[in-house]
This record gives sequence, C-alpha cells and structure tokens, in this order.
Amino acid sequence: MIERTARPIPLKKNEITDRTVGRLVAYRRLLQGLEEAGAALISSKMIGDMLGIKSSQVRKDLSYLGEFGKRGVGYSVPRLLNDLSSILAPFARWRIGLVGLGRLGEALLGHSAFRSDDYEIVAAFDVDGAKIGRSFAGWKCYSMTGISETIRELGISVLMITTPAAASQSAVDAALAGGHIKGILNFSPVSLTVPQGVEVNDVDISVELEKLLFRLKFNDQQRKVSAGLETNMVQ
Amino acid sequence: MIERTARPIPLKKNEITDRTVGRLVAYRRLLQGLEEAGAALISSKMIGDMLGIKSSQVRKDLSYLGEFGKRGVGYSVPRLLNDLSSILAPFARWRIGLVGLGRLGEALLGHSAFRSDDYEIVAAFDVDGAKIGRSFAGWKCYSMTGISETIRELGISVLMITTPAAASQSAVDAALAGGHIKGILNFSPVSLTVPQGVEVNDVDISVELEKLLFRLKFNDQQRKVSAGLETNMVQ
DNA sequence: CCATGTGAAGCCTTTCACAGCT
DNA sequence: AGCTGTGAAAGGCTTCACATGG
Repeated sequence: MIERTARPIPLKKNEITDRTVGRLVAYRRLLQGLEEAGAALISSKMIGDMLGIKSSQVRKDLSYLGEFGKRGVGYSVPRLLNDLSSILAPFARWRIGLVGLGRLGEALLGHSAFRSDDYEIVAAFDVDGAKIGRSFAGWKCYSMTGISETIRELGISVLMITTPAAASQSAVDAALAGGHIKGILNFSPVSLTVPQGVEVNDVDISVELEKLLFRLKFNDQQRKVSAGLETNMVQ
Repeated sequence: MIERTARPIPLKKNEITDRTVGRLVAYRRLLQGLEEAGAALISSKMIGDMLGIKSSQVRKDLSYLGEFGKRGVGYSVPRLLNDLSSILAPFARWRIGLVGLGRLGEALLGHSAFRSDDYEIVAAFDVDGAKIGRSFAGWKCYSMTGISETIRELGISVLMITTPAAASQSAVDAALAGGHIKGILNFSPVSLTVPQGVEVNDVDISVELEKLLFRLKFNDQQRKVSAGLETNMVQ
C-alpha cells in the first residue's frame, strides 16, 4: 500500500461532522477500487450513484476539505484518493486493544476490515485464565488484571469493547485508570460512563437488526392497510 | 421469557423514524433489567440519565406511541416494558439467513445479542464446499447454489450479509431471485443494489472505527493548537 | 456546454418550556 | 410540588439551484 503523509486538517468550517467523515471513508474505499481499475477521472454524480448518495452531498462533503475538483471536468481519481487518505490519516498509527475475547472479539481480530495503515490491533484482553498467555489469530491475550499497565507499556490509546454487557463498565473502568485511553469503540449493548475527554462510539448490532425489522413490520402493515385487509386502529 | 403479543402499530404521527426505533430498543433493554431488579416506577429523567439521553427526548419518543406515563408520577416499569415489547414485536417471528460463514458470520451465529423472541437465525450459507452440510454453533450450512429455493423452503425473509466485499452483490442477487427476501442487514463494506421494496441497513464496522479515530485526531489537533504547539494552516 | 463549489431553502431531529394532570 | 405530553424554537443535515470557471 502507498504511504500517505498525515497533515493537520485544514477545515473550512469549524466542525466536520461524524456523518461526513463516514462518507469520506466510503469515498476513499470506492476510489481505491477505481484507482486499481485504472480510472483517471470521476464526477460527483458517478460517486454518488455508486454509493447511493446525491451528487450534491458528495460535493458538499468534499468542499469542507478544500477544492479538489475541476469545473466542467470532475475529480482526478489518484489526486482525490491521495487527498482523502492524507486527511483521514492519523498523526501516528493508532494502537488498539481489544477487550473481551469472545466470539465477536475473536472475529474482529481476524476481520479483513481491520487491516489498515491508519491503525493496528496490538493486543487482546480477557478474564478467562484459559485464554491468557495464548495467542488468537496471531494476537496475544493479556490478563485484565493490570490492564492499565499493559496499556501503557504497549502504547495503546484506543479500545474495542466486546465484553458481555454485565462486564463492560468495570472492564472500561479498569482500563481507563491510567489515563492513556482516548477513545472506545463499544460493541457491548450498554451505555458506558467514561471520564470527560474520552470519546465513545457505540456499535449496537442487535439495535441495527431491530431497526431493520421494524421498518419491515411497518412496510407489511402499510401494505395490509392499503389493501384493506386490516385496520390501523388503536387496540 | 414472557410472551408478548404483536399488534398493529398505533402511530400518532405518520412516520416513526429509525433513530426513534433505535432508542425504543434501548429503552426496552434497560426496562428488562429494571423489571428483573424489581423496580416499579421510572421517570423519563432516570431513563435518560442511564442512557446518556435528554429526558425530553425520552418523552418525545414515547409520545409517538401513546400515553404511557402518569403526570407527576412517571412510568410503570412492567407496563412500559410490556407496551414497548408489543410495539416492537413482529407479526410473526422473523426467520433470518446468514450469508457468508467467515469469522464474522460465525461470531454472529453464536452472539448473545441474537437471542430474541422477535427473530431467529435459521440457516447459514457459504460457497466453501468444506463448510456446506456441516453445522456451525448449531446451525447448518447450506450451499449458495440454489439459495433462493432454500430460502423459500425455510421461510427466510431477512438476510444478514457477512461475505467478503467482492462476493456480496452476486450473493445478494442470487438470494433475492425468488422474491422472498424483504430486508438485509449488510455487514460487508459495499453499497448493495437491491430491487425496489427491499430494505437494507448497512453496518460498516471499519467506518465506525474510522469515525471514532477522526474525532480523536481532531481532538488532538485542537489541543495542540490551543496550546500553541502547532498551527492550523492549510499546507 | 459540463461539472464543481456554495449560499440559501427545505427538511428532519432535538431541545426548550410550559400547560395539564396526579 | 412533581413529571408527563407537546407545541414551538433551535439546531443540524441534505438538497436545490445557480454562479463560476474550465
């Protein structure tokens, strides 16, 4: 993979939103494929169509970061990819610890989505004595006892939490004790309490499934109501 | 677990948003814990504090579905739990197929978040001949060949996609051929194209991680800038 | 003539603030 | 007095539409 240099984020607005960042990551991924395929130019319309987004949204997102396109022409694929990569690149490669070596944790260790120049998982943690000291998919499992020291020693500043709900808060409390953790990606279905200044991003898989299922239920009902098969009255 | 009856959704507004549904699921989960702990009453303020949400947001969400509380008192925990459960309950238990038995797929099969009265995973699918016919965490793996027939036979109407990016679209095309699939929870990092009427919810784990990391980078930069160690100029 | 970059409009979500009931 | 339910205000995000430049 080509090395890109990190640089300060030259924002035109004071704040760039999470939603925009999510799309920037998607643009980068799309452009990586296009570059490999040898594409030289791309328009905001094409990007939007491939990702299911309006072209104006693509242009707005990119405009927060500078002027990358040529009017009447479009964007240079390699140039835009390079600019997006350097904007998204960290100052130094993030070192991530995974807390909770259950099924999900183990799956994330080996997940292809977690191969990146921007970050690397450097260790896993679990309470299970049978796992401690062993390696999983190439990563060593450390004890939860002394986790904050291990975090300091290994230079970890980000955690992924895949512990069972009941264990998550106490695991986080122990891990944050040393003050080295800056951010948490939380897969456990609880709302974590953390000190001021620590960022948390929740990824709640069962909530995402339920959101989908509710839309489906609502669709079904609409279909039935409009077909006159059922009424929509309060019971 | 107590059986709750599904009922038509008696909406006060014409449309209930995804965001609200996500929070309703979180409220239900919280109330399950509270009920087990024997709590009888709860206020919107308490719910909000426990989930990191404003009390007005909690009341607004609940108000879309009816009037469940008593002014001056709060909400009855068992009553609210029951109402939320019946609102979220499907007409019939959703039958889900998992497509792609890699690490992530296998982790989801056994994931505790996927034990629910609302849905059940009934089968897994993969292209790997070594996996087909075998059982994984109790679920049988079927071939991708003939997937649309298997979907019909097993009464599957929802898919979870955990295939590698390059395989996802063709797997989805094959699976949707019979017209039985109504919704897809897509874990693969691609934007899927589906026929009109099929709902897709994307869960992009690496995007979620990158969103967190970008916030951290931005925080770092802000700290440096305000400490006068670095400027924020465009390169 | 084509596609970007961007104010302004439109839409959606959250928060406020208070009337209304217990 | 306390807490819900809810219009209205505020805030945030997306889309429009067009001036701008190639």
